[in-house]
Amino acid sequence: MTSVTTRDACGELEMANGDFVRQLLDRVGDKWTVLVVANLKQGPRRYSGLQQILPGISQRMLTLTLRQLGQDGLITRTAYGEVPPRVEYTLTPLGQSFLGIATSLVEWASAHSAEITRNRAQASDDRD
Amino acid sequence: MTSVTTRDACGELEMANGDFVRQLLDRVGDKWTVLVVANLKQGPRRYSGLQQILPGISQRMLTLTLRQLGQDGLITRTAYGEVPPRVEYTLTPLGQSFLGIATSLVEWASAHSAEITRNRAQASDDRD
DNA sequence: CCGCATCCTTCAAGATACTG
DNA sequence: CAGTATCTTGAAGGATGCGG
Repeated sequence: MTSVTTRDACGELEMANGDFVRQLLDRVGDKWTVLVVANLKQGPRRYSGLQQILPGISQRMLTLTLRQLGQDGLITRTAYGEVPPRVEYTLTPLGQSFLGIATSLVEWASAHSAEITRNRAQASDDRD
Repeated sequence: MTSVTTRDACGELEMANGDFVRQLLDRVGDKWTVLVVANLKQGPRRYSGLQQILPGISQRMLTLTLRQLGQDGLITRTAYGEVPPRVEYTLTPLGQSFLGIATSLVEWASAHSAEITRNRAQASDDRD
């Protein structure tokens, strides 16, 4: 315990690094981060490759997402000095680690989707 | 495999139930869901109790968050016919399961916060 | 005490056009 | 090919006042 402003108003989840937790949650929640990381699972990909594979991402969002992932050290950017230009993005070990927890989230969602659907139907029945 | 529109453009993460995955990711990313669930960990809580404990949540957001969690079946709402009114919210087993993955996210964030901070510092150095 | 309804602000993300 | 630079918008979230 290295004495970081331990304002624990919130169970144990926000013990320390409340800001980091918030940031990670935001990343997970934003529209493209998880999908981009997922598509780097099987190896390096080029900018245009990602753009083709991701359903309807704009250049702007792809660039922003990649930049952020790069700054956080989840991916590396490699530009080859060629004409025409070629840039590849690759998961770092940290990125693969992130992909791990993201995957567990996705698996949880899949595992419980039926149950949640039932619950929602039930709720709307009760309303009537 | 029960034949759900398997549009897999996105690695394996979006195989089926792409919508559910998206929804879960959104929930995780929104501002209060995870915190509310976290604060129900140690037992039932009242509306006003949650409001006191959560740092700066508005009534509106608390109500919306609780309602959504209720519809999805992650929490139950119990109103006691008393004066003054008393309402308790409790995690369901499904909710506890959700808390499990949320906790693993938080732990990942804590475990790698230092590394990510270093990466960001490095990135801003390289920029100069 | 426990909410609902309304208005308002802010910001993530899309559309579009242009550059090295 | 791999971005950057603006403009715009939709929805999330905050503030506030009222109702059962």
